[in-house]
Amino acid sequence: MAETSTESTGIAGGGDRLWGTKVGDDLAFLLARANALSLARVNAALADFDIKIRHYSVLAIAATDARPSQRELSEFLQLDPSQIVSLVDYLEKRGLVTREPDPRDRRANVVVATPQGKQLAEQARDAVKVSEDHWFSILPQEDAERLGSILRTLAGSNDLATTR
Amino acid sequence: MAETSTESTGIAGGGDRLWGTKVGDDLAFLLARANALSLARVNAALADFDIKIRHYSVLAIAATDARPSQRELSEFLQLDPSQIVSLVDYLEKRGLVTREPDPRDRRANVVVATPQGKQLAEQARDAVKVSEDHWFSILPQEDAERLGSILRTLAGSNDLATTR
DNA sequence: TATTGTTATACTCTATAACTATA
DNA sequence: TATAGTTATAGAGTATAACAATA
Repeated sequence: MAETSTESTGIAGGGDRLWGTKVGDDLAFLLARANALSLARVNAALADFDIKIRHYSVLAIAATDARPSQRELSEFLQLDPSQIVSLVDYLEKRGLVTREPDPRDRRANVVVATPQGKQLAEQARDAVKVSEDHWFSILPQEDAERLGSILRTLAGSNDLATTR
Repeated sequence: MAETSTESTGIAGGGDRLWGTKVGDDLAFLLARANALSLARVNAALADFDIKIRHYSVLAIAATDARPSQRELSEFLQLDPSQIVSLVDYLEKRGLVTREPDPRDRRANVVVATPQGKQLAEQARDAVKVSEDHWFSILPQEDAERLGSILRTLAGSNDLATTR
């Protein structure tokens, strides 16, 4: 008795009742929540490989033929250059990537995946994909595709002009 | 010269070239990026009120007639109970919310907004909405609506069964 | 015995500034 | 003078465990 009008649904917890609140309509809120769930899933899928989402992002790009500099990674991933340093350090220690000097600019390092790095990147990508597909499977196929294109539009709109 | 094949577009930075990478197709990645941009905007909009997104969430719910317990807030906002404590502490010190004892369970506190709290919640909500609308206006109206319903589906799917 | 709110603590993430070597 | 990478450091955010009061 004397429960706060909350029913033990076992999974979603007692906060259900609050979905009726205005906050539940807020796109920023929904985005944050969806992202938190997504993040948890992806990191769980990557745990087997002892990396997290950020390492994975760096590794995945390094595994292409893009040959990104650390600066480019920093800009693309919206991370501080110093964060890239520690990510690359970690991946390099594990023998998954190497830093190669850029012949065109001796200040710059180009980050490239080793064969093992490429292999792990593929495995990790598969694991992430399985996990994601499972989650997004609760959406109609059409919605999943639409979501991608919508997010790409939003994610690509870097006009910070209005933010600052 | 000797630039790393990067063009100074002035805004988006040198990472543009990497959009071609597989990572750019990853829904989790896009979600994370869109969320980061959204977060920056919302927090910027809230800076005038000296609160951040988390305070706002708590305040906005406290400003309804839902009369949530801290536990409910913790579950709904997916934050640790101890985090709710400090958020409520801050809001309470500013006279925006009060902790009222729940007559049905003397262990529990119910968080309710004061009149000033309600007023600030409204102002903050307006500011957030303006900022959001501005951002989402780059989307076709139909997409903005669709995004809301898709995110609601995703955000509501708490079946952590597959995650843990 | 279990739960609510609280405190304390440690760990991760993020942001900033300063330094070096190159440009 | 400006830029790429690095280092150090401090702050914010997050997670965990333990405790008192109550159920």
